[in-house]
Amino acid sequence: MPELPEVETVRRGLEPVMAGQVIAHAETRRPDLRWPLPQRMAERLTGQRVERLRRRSKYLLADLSSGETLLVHLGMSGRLLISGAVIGQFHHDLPAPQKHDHVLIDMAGGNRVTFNDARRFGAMDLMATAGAESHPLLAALGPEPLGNAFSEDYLAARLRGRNTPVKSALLDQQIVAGLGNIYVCEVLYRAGIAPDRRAGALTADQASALVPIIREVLAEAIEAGGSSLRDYRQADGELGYFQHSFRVYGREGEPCATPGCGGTIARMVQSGRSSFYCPACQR
DNA sequence: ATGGGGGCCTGCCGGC
DNA sequence: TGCCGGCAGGCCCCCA
Repeated sequence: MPELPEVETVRRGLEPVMAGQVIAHAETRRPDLRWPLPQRMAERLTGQRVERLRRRSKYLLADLSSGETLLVHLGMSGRLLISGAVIGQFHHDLPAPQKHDHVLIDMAGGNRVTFNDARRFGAMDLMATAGAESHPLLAALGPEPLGNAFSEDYLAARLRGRNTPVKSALLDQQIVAGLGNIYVCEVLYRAGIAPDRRAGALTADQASALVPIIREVLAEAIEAGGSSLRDYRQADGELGYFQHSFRVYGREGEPCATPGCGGTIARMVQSGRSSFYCPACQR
């Protein structure tokens, strides 16, 4: 569910609560999410200081004083919630765990971070911080879309010769890491490229043009997430989800927002996923 | 190697 | 009110 901007927003919201703070107590309430939780996870977290909170693609990485790194993936329905004493104005009791609250992390300062995931497509793992990038879930990831390695030449080269639809190519985490169904729809809309165009059929200029558009769409979403965090300071709650208006995603049947276009947003299914697009201005 | 489809889970929503 | 199908923003794995 959460794509790169949502995960980055979660990271920023978690930072003041976790970074530099000691985990006083951790608890797992079931043995597995998508996969089994790592052995003795609660014990390996308890007593450790969180040295740094990082993000790689849609993964959160918490480096611990033990030399291990906690990896968290939210899957489709995973949520992180903060409750406790420091965030917000008032001290109050920790709430009773709710349905699908699978992992509880209590910080020494009194805050609790709760991992809730109804569908359990999420994942957690622990690994040595040294060499964490070669973890099986991270090793094959492509470049960060907001990083320098994601260049116009790079993307054009990766799309060249590919027969797969450009939609599938941009969802391929080995080509670029962090885009999901929503932001790919938004990117292709702004680029004026139909989701079912073959990736290899784009001109070099079209492929190159995707890079700044991807950066722009993600940066705007992260900015919107930052705004939501400022509001979030008011109360306990869920991190990373924010009101964000999409131009095509979920807008089937609505008029195209492009001035003078006059088209109607349509939906097609590609590889079992919905693609929203404007048949008039995306070619 | 590449591309497509199935499967993992639960919840929600609309239609009958 | 209840049941059922369809849908959901991810990712691994298998197969042709």
